[in-house]
Amino acid sequence: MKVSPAQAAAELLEVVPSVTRAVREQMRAHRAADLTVTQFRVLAYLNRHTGASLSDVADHIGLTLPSMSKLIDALVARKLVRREFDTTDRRRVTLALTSRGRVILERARRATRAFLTAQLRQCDSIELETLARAMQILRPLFASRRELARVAQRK
Amino acid sequence: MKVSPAQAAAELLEVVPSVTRAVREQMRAHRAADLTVTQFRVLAYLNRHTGASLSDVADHIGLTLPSMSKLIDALVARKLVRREFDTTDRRRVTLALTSRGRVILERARRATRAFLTAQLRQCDSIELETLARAMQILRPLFASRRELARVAQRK
DNA sequence: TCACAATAGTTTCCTTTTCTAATTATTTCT
DNA sequence: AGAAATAATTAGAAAAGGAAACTATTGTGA
Repeated sequence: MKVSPAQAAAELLEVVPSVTRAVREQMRAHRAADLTVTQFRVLAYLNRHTGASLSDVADHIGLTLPSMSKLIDALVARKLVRREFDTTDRRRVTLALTSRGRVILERARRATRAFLTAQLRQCDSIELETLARAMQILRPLFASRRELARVAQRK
Repeated sequence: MKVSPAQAAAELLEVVPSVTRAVREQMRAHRAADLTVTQFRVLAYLNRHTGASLSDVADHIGLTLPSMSKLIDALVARKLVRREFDTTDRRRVTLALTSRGRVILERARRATRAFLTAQLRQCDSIELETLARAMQILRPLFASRRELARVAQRK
């Protein structure tokens, strides 16, 4: 099977949104911890990147700063996220999950993962490996600019 | 590499949204034919399923009927979609792309595919094949209920 | 066959999400 | 110091999406 980049792109463009749709639908239906998909992704990001700034999160999720600011407002009001001011650069805001936030994230993650896992149980082990490999390939290709910059900086 | 369904699920849950985000961002940035991702998906679906009903589309995209009705309104107003009444069942609405719709879809598709293709050029041919295979695996797992019913019916 | 249930869409109204523009506060650059 | 740049917030408006109620049509069971 010989696949061109264009062909692979077309496939991605067709299949990826349907996965997203299924996940979103599932989260809505089961009200997984009362989180929207976007909120869920924010919590997950903050879990991996404690102390991220508002811009970091906005950039990674793909929202404007004002939108993210309000989204964070809501999460802070629900005591899932802590918002602090950076001591060295007082313009910056530093975000982190509260312990409650970690609990809620874990709960939502379990629910969503359970849904996906159920779907994936139809796959044999070779297919699962293919999927995992594919995700490894995609991951670095679609990291956000800011994230790439961060990784580059670390060197 | 031995992968459990749960592991694969976790990977999917992390990577898929970042692909979606990149595509969405790209479409917004380049104002690809002034289509939102959802509108784009609707056009693509109608291209593949000429004469689909409103419910078909709503179900596939994952919107409620009212929302889809409004979305189609906009596309009809822009003369991208034709809305006709089914002669055998006059409750049903039959949707199809206009020739203008096909042109716009193709333009948007080219732009988005070009973006994805550019990203995927970093992959070697083995990786591309892995990606294509992965999409083949995912496709049937996340098809909508109505679509599954339709496929089952054809037998 | 006729009343009733079911199906397909639409309309109305409301909430939520997200955007743009303007504003504040802070830091960096010259 | 003063100007430009950066980080975040606020204000105001638009857009997306959903629930409920409504219309029109078709199917069904007594």
